[in-house]
Amino acid sequence: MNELVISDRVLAWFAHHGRRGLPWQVLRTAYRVWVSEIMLQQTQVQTVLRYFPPFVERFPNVTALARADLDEVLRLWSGLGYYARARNLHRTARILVNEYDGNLPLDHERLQCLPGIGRSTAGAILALASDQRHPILDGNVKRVLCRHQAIEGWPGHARVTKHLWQLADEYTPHQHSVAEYTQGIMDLGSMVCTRVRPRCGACPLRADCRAHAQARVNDFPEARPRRGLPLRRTTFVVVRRPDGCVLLERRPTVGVWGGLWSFPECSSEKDAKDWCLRRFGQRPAVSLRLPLKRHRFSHFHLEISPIVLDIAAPQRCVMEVDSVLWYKGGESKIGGLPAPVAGLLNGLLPNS
DNA sequence: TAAGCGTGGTT
DNA sequence: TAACCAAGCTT
Repeated sequence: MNELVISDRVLAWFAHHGRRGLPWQVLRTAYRVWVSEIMLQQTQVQTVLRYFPPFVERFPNVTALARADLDEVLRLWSGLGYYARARNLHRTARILVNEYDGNLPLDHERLQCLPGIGRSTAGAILALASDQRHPILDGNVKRVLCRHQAIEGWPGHARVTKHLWQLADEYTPHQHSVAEYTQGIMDLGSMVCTRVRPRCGACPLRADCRAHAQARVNDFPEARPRRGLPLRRTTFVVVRRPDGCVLLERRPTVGVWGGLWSFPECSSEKDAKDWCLRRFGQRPAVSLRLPLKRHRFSHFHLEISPIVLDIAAPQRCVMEVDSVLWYKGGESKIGGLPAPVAGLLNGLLPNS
């Protein structure tokens, strides 16, 4: 088997050990492959399995997605993270309806012009849904290539990335079975050529793997250069009315949790009380400090001080003004909530 | 070019 | 625990 070219060895391995039966593999339309590829960006399969079925059930095709409100799309995306993906998915669906008769263009250049679709996602859509010959380069493929060719340097470095794309292209079969090879090389990376303790004994590429030959499998791929993560502190102001409704506001599109609903933020507890006084003309009757919550983001740590301000003035139960609303669990068609905000709400709302 | 973008799994 | 990473893309 080792005299076979790489793609044939991957295909043979895939035929016996490949991963099958994932929801986007069973009913493999271009739309479902697209949605799954977007969800799978920087996100593990196990996580996507919880989000993909409800999403495609509510939005079974491009038209359904394009017709929906962005808020509803974000609601089904809540907790998945990287919310720009959801905004781009929605925006692209509307472009497809307006310019492509509701279909994804099965064209490498045109796909990459659509929001949220880069080179790898375009390649994956075309390879998996259309069997066209285009390489992909995700984390799994990078790891396989880095080890097989003993590539030095961090894969995120531009020079290394360029090299990896070249290799990914060379490894892709020219004549047939591009879809299966693409699935196979990813499965190989996720099931055999794993980040820690790879199962080299089960690898069809072991015979000519340079990292294995040098007994340096653990040296590849090189880790990202380290930086200390800065700590940001913020205060979540939970303004609560006597009926239990809390004030939420839509966050700006840019920045963390863009376009999602969250609590107003202040720089300190004192600022929060001053802000409450200015906004509602009263000092809160009760102020309750909740435990600090630390959150880890890719580029910083966030320390949240949640403070609950109970105000006395009765106001209309449902106030929806563009980007501000009083929220009481359940009945409202609330848009997307960041996971930490959803967690806080669960502990605060009376009927949840 | 490199920083910014979320959350959960793993060690 | 804290660091690292995951079916990357955008600006």
